[in-house]
Amino acid sequence: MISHPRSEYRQTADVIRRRIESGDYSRGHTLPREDLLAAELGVNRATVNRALRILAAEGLVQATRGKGTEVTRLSPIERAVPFRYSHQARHRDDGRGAFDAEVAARGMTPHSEVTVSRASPPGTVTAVFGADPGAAVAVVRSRRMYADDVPVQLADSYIPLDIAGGTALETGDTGPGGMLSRLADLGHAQVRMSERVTTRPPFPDEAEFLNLTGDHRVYAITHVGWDAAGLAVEVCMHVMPAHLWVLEYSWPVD
Amino acid sequence: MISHPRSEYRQTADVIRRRIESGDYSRGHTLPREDLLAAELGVNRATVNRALRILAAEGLVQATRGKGTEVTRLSPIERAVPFRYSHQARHRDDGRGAFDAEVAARGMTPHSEVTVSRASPPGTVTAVFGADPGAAVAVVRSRRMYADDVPVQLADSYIPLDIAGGTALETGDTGPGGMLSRLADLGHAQVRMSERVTTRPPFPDEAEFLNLTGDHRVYAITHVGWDAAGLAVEVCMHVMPAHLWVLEYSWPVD
DNA sequence: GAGTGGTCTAGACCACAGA
DNA sequence: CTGTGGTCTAGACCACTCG
Repeated sequence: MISHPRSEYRQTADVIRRRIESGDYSRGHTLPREDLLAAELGVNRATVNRALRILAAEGLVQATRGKGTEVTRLSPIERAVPFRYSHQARHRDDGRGAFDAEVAARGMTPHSEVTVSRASPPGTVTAVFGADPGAAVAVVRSRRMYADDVPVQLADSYIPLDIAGGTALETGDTGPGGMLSRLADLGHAQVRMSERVTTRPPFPDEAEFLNLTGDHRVYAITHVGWDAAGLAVEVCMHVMPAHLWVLEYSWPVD
Repeated sequence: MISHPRSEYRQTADVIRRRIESGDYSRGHTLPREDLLAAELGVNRATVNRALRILAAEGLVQATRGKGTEVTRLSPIERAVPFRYSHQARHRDDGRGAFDAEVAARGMTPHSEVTVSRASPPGTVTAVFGADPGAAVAVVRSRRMYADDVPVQLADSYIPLDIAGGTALETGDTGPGGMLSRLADLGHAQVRMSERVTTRPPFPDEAEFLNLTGDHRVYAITHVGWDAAGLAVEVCMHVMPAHLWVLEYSWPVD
């Protein structure tokens, strides 16, 4: 099944996209009503609606029932890995995490909320912890992150209870150097990390928090940190709108 | 704009998805015609069509005008980085590249076609080569890759002409150890690599080759290799259907 | 209550696959 | 030529925002 570039709704999307990119409709501006656009472009409103769905899925606009369709293009945020976990980054500015620096680098104001609890990790996470009996229950650090008050990421960190229980990892603020340093203090310095990147539609709760539709895609990243003993000491599930992020990986050869 | 899970077309998609996952409709099987599904489920054909679009975008089915809608779920292929560029992987089996191993690991048969030419690289690539005057023209190695004859990846490698011109890099087969080893032979051993991962709808030519629609997403990965002198010696643009691949990155801490 | 997008239906016609 | 999905239209009603 091939993309048919000639269909009217695609052409309509192209017209509107060009108007946005040329500045006819600028950031924060509300587009004309769908029926007016339809009349102007000589197509049915359903066609305009379908065209706007494409642009919404690309993150160019955001439609709200009852209000209108607003231009929302944000320049994507860069997430540099493994730099964000490096010693250098951790001590760049104590107390601020990698996320804060990433958002600030884009000229936006970061903000995040942390919730700490204890729970049984989901299956994907227990699979990583393996047979470790101390990980049947984990300390969960859930973060909701914003850039200029726009929600841009969800992250749930799981640390086995027998490692994190009753430690500074169960407090809201993990202090200088963050979780990585606290785990090191506890004798679980991480020597190796991995990330598994996938893309999928958002789950309903994710869609609600991140303000997405089923047409959007999120990066679902499973981040794992291992200590010198080969034990998985932290698993973190990141979920972020794919159109808002660029992932940068860098490594030495061999 | 929130995902409204109650809309009929989403529920219809859920019903059909469940039938696929439960095996009612199995891999390679053709679904009932849209009008029959519509009649069975008590909705309009347009609703079924919209539901099938969702499943197609997820890579679960593939619709072909004139033929029908087929179940096509493939288990995703794992691309392990930086392992695929490591000395170990390069010598695992001489003559077979990382892609071949990745596909074989999924029990499928890899196949690829290479075209070698000379051309001016696109802007995104020249930006990486920077002011390097020897890179105004580059040797381009274009690969089209298949798993069980299904197209699964496009990759265009650019090497500055003053490095690759007239060398083994302009031949179809780069020999044992591949391009990396040939570049090393030429005095440009790579010491550092980076990848920049983004997600977007496919371009028309990509959609045609990879059999995608505008609802699909591809990973667009810019891979760069630097030699000891800090010169970018190879830039490769990978394009692959996002639902067919999982990206695995791994690195030592600090 | 008015404004605006989200969804659904019925009907029609087109484009492409395949006999 | 027939089968099947892709798209478009006209019209309708619903759901949510905001004054």
